[in-house]
Amino acid sequence: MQFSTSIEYAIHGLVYLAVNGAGTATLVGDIAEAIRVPDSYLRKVFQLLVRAGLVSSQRGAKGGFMLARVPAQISLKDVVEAIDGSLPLYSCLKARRKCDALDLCPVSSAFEEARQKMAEVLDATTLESLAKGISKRSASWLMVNEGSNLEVLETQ
Amino acid sequence: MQFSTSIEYAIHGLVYLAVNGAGTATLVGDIAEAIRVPDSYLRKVFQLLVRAGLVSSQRGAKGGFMLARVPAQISLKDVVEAIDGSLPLYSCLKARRKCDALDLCPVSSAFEEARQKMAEVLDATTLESLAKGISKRSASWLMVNEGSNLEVLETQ
DNA sequence: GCTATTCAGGACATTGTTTGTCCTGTTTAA
DNA sequence: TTAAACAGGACAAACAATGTCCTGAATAGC
Repeated sequence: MQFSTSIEYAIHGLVYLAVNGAGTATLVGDIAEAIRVPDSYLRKVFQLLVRAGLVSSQRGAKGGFMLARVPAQISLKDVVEAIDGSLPLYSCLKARRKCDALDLCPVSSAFEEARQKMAEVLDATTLESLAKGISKRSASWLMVNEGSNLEVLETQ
Repeated sequence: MQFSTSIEYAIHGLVYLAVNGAGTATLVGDIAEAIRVPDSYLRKVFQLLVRAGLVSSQRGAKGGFMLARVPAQISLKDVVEAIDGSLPLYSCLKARRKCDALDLCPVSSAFEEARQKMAEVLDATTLESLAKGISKRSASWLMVNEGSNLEVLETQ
């Protein structure tokens, strides 16, 4: 039970935008190159982020992607739900047995409570806090550009 | 991001044992028929439960499976870990970028905290509480046998 | 208006994982 | 000794995730 690589790509792309993309639209190709993921696939991932309202896109020349909100208002929960949708953690989908319990089912209730606790934690972590938490030492995966605002965000 | 059907099968099988299997070894074929899942696959699932120490097995004539502990001491967390192992919820496995952050990574930290919160909830739910929470109305999927001890456990 | 650029979206291919089956071996009660 | 039952490996099938490609639509600049 792991989160998908699509979610990994989305988080890296969004943190990249939070750190490097202030104000201007950024090409998906540039993001993909920076975070080193296949760009035709990252395009798909960003389409989901646009539909979820986390990112806005502009087509045509001078187009690209930019955050639709300030980094402090985009949480990991938002990202996960944008990619995965918000499915229940557990349900007897494959069951061939008849189950008339549904929302009374104590198993589902337990997993639903677990899902909510997890969601609370992920909702408390925003792109802003992530960007601030990235020290120069650990920022290599971001392939941070010269002139990025990482130093402004830097806390350590 | 959903738990697997293997976990679903394991939970159903274990609840069945908690309700119907007191004392004696139960054939995997009987369990599979009762909870209506393929028995050659359920056998694999139960092998994992044995290895994790949740269930004990006895080979040969009069053999079968039985709970290795009382239902109050088997939690959903135990079941999930028996089947899935205890992997992190998130890690940059597919990343081609170098990441020297590892345990300093703020993304991993957030997901790790989320995993722990989820684990707490699942650890608080035991086979005993599940069996008690199953009303006659919602017990159809268990295909409860005549003479089971469901009435003893019944609370509603 | 024309053109180059860039995202949108669908179709498709590839890969990997999960689910499911089967066969042989080992253990055990009678 | 035999029949019953789990252990475990090999394999097949189904499904989901990942990745690629192509056509269409929007847009800025000329």
